[in-house]
Amino acid sequence: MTDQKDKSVPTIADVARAAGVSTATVSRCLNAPDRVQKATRQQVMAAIARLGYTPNFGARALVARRTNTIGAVIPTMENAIFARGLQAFQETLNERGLTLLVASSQYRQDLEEDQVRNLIARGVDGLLLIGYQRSESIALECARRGIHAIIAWAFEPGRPQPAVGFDNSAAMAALTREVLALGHRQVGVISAGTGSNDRARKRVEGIRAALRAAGCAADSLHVVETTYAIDAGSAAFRELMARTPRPTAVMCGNDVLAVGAIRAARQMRLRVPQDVSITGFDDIEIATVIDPELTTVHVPHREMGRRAALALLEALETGTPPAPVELATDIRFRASLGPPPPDPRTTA
Amino acid sequence: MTDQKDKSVPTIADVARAAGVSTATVSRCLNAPDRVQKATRQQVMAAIARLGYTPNFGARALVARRTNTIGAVIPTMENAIFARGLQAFQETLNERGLTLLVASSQYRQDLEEDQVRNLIARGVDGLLLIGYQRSESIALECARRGIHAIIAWAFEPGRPQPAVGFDNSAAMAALTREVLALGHRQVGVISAGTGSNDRARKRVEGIRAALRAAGCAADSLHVVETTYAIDAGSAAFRELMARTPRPTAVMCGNDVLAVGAIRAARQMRLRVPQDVSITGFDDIEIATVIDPELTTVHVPHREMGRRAALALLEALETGTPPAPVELATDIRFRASLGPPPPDPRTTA
DNA sequence: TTGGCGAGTGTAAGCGCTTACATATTCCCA
DNA sequence: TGGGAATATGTAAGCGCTTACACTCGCCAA
Repeated sequence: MTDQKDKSVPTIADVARAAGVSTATVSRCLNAPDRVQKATRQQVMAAIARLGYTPNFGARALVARRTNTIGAVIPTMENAIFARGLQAFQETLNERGLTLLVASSQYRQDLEEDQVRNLIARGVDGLLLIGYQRSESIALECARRGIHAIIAWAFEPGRPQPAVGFDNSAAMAALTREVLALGHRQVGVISAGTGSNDRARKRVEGIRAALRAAGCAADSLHVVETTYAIDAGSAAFRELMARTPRPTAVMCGNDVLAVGAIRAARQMRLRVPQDVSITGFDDIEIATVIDPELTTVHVPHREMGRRAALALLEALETGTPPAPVELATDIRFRASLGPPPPDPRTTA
Repeated sequence: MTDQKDKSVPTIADVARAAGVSTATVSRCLNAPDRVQKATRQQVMAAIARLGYTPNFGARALVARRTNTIGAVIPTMENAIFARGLQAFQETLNERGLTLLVASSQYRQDLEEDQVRNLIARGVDGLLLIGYQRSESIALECARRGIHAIIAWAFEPGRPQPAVGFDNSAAMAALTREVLALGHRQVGVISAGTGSNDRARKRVEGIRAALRAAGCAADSLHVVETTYAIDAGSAAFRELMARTPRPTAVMCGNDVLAVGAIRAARQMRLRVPQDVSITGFDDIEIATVIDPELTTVHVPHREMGRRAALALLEALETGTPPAPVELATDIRFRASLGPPPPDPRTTA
């Protein structure tokens, strides 16, 4: 089938023949133009253009042992959480002549591992990964091949791995303190599954830590784990509202869940924040589009992407792993967070 | 730097030696396991596992002339428009053992062309492209290499190119008729740049056609072109509201713009739909999260992605380009669309 | 004049893999 | 019991490219 391929895709040998030079000269024109005389080079370039020649990437990678390609494995492309940071990552890479290959793991550790292997087999020179949690065989494999892997969207003090991120636990603890300061004592939490998602786990830990520090009883915290989707956020919110005592504030593991919670509140005719407060995490665009606008933890996505790219670039050049970088987050106070209702109606 | 690479990345020869067989047998274990005896295979597999061997993708592609990889170039990853369809596309591909490589073009034709060439050089077996509009050299190049390219997110009757999409113009015309039926006569439009985006252009054309069919004067249509972003939608909405006569309905080229428009309306203390109606296109998740919920054209994203994958798969197998497929869209009536205000206040 | 040098170019050896073909082994039936 | 088919495995060519090394040539200092 489609055997017209046969002779119509030009190789470097075709170009060499057409230009009356050797394949080495053609190769040099492409990779080190200043090492060939101008007249020769022009002839070669003309032949390349005439034939529509494109170097075969696989062959090139096979011998050059460098692909100028970076791989990234993100949990999902379906929501905007990683989009902006990844965009900045890609832009910075492109400026330096590198290409980005993206794969998604659907928040599944086994799939992430597959995708990483796949990218490595494709010869990526470096890797961007989300969070710390993964089988350690991946790190071993990278080390063996001399591939630098950098972690983003997370930073845990004391961890030696190269990372450009923020302290999920501390950021969420800070937000929790604000919630408590307003007088809330019954706090509900909607989180992504904490089993295989260390960012989600750290965020919940941050909430627990802040509650503990404030002397709140552990049983005043209601946690619902669910998947990262708007509908899931809505369902989880309903579940929390059915509990006794009913939470006066619902803190969500990210903005997507929070938006689902707000929608559910609207459908339940609960006023936000008069009847119940809702908070998010990430500060993606949707946070200022929803009514009421969402109080959330702002994450410097673009800066994170850019700095992760720079760190990786540097690692590639120097051969030494970059030092971890902690980025600051801050809280964006918007309408969805307020004091608890005066009558605490602790029973639904 | 990192020259530990040297002997520590195992090749097929290392595996062969470790298992006491030839490289051909190792290769067969991987590519046609039933052509080697069970005992031999087990030894080979054990050696592979012990050494942590991964076939080098470039070398494999070089000789096999097939990569089992499909490339997709989408305009942007930043918003959710393409996310769901692409996800379905990928899932269907994965089920069949193919890998997806995604690149983004930022809605720029020159970048799209670069990305396509890049993907082709990487040896993709097939391509998913958005919309019809691009330099024809791309089609030529694909034909020469026997690469099947399939168009999605658009379907134009009479066009021969393989496509799985919907009729942007007809869909928008249908929505426009509903707007007109409610009594609106002053219609504003917020569109993405129509210069290099044929879907955006067709949508605006659909609106014009419906207005013309209803006997509306051409000057009752106010079009603002902007970029695909929530903020841009907000700004464009403000601009439209400043015009005289002021539109009673604002039709947006997609949901992202519409959401920006709704936010701007809220900030301007305009009630939607009592003071002004707003419609979208795409029916992404945000449409049911915004308040008021958005009346929009529902696009079967997942089905489109799945069917595009199936069409491509079939093309790969049979070698013949698949016939174009038109998918139906329908209108989701929600709160953002209502009759025009009784007092038309045609002046701001 | 001669030797040496540098610049420009060519020759050819692989990179890691698949696969056509050759070879070895087994098994069945005449 | 022998011949040939069927099965299992090995040998080696070559995919398209880069690059070490060899070669040629013109130039200048000795």
